[in-house]
Amino acid sequence: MQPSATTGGLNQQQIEAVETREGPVLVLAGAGSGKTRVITHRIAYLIQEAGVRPEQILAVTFTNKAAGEMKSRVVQMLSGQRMTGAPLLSTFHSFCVRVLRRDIEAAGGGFTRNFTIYDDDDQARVIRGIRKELMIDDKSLTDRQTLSSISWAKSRSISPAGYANIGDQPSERNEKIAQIYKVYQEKLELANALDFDDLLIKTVDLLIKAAGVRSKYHERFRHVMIDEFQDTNGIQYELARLIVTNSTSNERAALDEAGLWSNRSLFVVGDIDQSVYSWRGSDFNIILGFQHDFAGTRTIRLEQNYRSTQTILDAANRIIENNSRRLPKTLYASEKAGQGDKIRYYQSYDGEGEAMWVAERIQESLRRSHNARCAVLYRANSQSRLFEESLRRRGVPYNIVGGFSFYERAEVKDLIAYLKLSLNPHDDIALLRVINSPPRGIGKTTQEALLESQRDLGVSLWATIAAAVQARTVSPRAGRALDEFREIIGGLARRVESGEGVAELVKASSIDTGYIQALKEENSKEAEGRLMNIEELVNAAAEAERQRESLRDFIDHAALVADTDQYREDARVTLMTMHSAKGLEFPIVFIVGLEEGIFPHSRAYESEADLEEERRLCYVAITRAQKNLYISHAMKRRTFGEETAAEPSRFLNELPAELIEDVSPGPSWLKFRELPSSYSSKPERPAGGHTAYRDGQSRLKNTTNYKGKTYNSAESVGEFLAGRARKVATSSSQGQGHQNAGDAPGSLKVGSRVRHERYGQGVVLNCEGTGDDAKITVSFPGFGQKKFIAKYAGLEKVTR
DNA sequence: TTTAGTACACTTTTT
DNA sequence: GTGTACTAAA
Repeated sequence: MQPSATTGGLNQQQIEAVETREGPVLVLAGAGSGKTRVITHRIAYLIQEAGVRPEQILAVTFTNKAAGEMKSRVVQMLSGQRMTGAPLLSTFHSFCVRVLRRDIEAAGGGFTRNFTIYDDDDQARVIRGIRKELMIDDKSLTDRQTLSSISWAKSRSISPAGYANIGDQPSERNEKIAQIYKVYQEKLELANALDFDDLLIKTVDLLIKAAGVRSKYHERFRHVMIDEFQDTNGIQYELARLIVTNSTSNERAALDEAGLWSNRSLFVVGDIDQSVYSWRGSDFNIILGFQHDFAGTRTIRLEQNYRSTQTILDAANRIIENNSRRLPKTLYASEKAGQGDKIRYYQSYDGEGEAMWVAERIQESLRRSHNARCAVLYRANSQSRLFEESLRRRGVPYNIVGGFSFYERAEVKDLIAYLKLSLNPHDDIALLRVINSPPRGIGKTTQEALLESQRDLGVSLWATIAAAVQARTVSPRAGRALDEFREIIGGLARRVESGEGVAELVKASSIDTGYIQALKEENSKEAEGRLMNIEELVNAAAEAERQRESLRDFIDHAALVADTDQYREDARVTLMTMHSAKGLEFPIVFIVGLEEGIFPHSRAYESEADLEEERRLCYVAITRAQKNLYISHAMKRRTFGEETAAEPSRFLNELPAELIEDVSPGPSWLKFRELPSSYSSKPERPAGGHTAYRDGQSRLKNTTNYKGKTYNSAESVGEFLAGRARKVATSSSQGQGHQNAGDAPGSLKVGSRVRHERYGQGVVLNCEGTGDDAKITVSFPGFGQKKFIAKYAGLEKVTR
């Protein structure tokens, strides 16, 4: 037996984190600093050495995948140990489902524990229905936009009425959204359905209203841990706080109660620089406020990186330095990792060329090493296609995460809808989904009539159908068809009640409903694929049954699995978005499509905060790499079939040349960037017409038609620095100790404009020291960052 | 009522 | 290039 099974191989800070048994603990953990290790070790430590009962531990993650991985690691660490219970490792959402399935009725309100979960597809259908009903056909207001507005409002506890009054003046748009929002909530309640936001909101609601339930969880979970804490939103934080403090007031005084922290802890681990989900309501200010919210918080920093080479970390550090809203931190490579290879950069003529290059490099790496693992990371799922094609052409097997997941396939969703109905017939969305699939004579007219009378009755569609059949308000033929449908659902419900197994029930949902029959008769290749998917679903059900899951569990699982959960660790080549890659690591990483508008995404242009989030995403992507990092971009790209010139991403410009090896054939944008030239004090942007890039000479003559601000225009850099200066001032007054860049009094200040005889106008990014010997870093549009010693540089101050 | 064909809008990231 | 929504014909 080792001296300490639970802290062996950990560094000082990690050990401190693991061994802190009580109180609020905030771990600021950089990428690759052994975050997961710390959490798993701490769980093991609490159980083995602090005498904590396993079931008193709750560890929350953001993906099922992370929870599963943590679970298996903990099990491994505790193997041989006789355990009375097991720690609960789960996502926020599945934790909430668990709580609500038990106790939702205690919250009052119309929901029963038999509720259905609506995923975003279901949500979109609800919205579509409402828009039809309210006759809102505004093309500038898409379902998705409406949905995200509603979600935004919900996660901030804004009611429909409140939403209408949001903003400075009443807007027609907001009123429309508010109107849809109101009906949306009514529809969900009628259907006994909760969407993802509701799962969290209802749980918080329950814990606030039902003191008994709250105490129960407070007593049970004495040690709560939250992974990826920077991704928590206000409601999730509230949830954790309710469980830990058992208090509904946010008063700090309540937390100081004697004995609260005795044999109790709240242990959160996060990294502001990896906060990339603000669009989903997450708010990294929660991390910043944690110490304030919880008196006596112990803060531990992990900056030692165990994953990547120094080159990769340098790149990551340099990128993230450009953000103003952060707690400064620098990652250090372990000695073992060393400096490593330079980052390889490739500029291709078009998107296809980029994909071919990537596929070639992957094939090369796989040949060279038998256990090489590569990842291709892109900003948006739609970028995957080209890479899939190029890899397929070369016969390289790959695993793709995201896009169309198994549980999103129509036939799978159909069968699940049948099963949902057998448990909760009032689920209108499920009912509409399958009422006529396979076709059974309940067409548009009948459905429309049903929806019409539903409006008068104000009950679920299921109840409406019963009433319609009874009152004979539909044609006899439709009536017979509806009866048949009711019989199908009723039959399934009886099977459920008689306790049949999950696999048996899934089979029944495909046979009794005529679904399989219809597909077989279709006799097409497509139908064959669907049949195979159904078979796959039955297999999944059999597996669930083996795990002693109920039908309910099985359906919940189908609703809550994320795309990231498709990730297979053993795959040699993985294609996925940068978001999905968070928390993972690969020896070889390709970051592709480094182009303005794609990455950073054009939607982020509107605000500096959004751009910083893109930059954090870039930081996340870079830090996934262990040994080799490849970055690439194309000069033109087809979108829809339309060819468009692409401008290199600003993030490329933020990488220092000494970390990069340019492997592009011929002249590249990067070489141009580094090229000292005196022909322009008002440099041309190299990103103009793509044709210019076929040879260097015409490129140099090429002038850009680019207008407006760019990332490295003097204006935007100046603006950015002004923002940073503000931030620095406020954070240091709060004692957060940002190392301020020393200003040379009276001479050059950070943010001031200077002219260089060679590079033209630029903006001072950093000053080290003062006077003539000061080291000055300047960013020049089109040339990147340059460092000078003040007295030799001959910089001329520019005043506007 | 069903189905086949055509126009069209759309592309961030996800529990 | 792709999935969905609408329209016309069987």
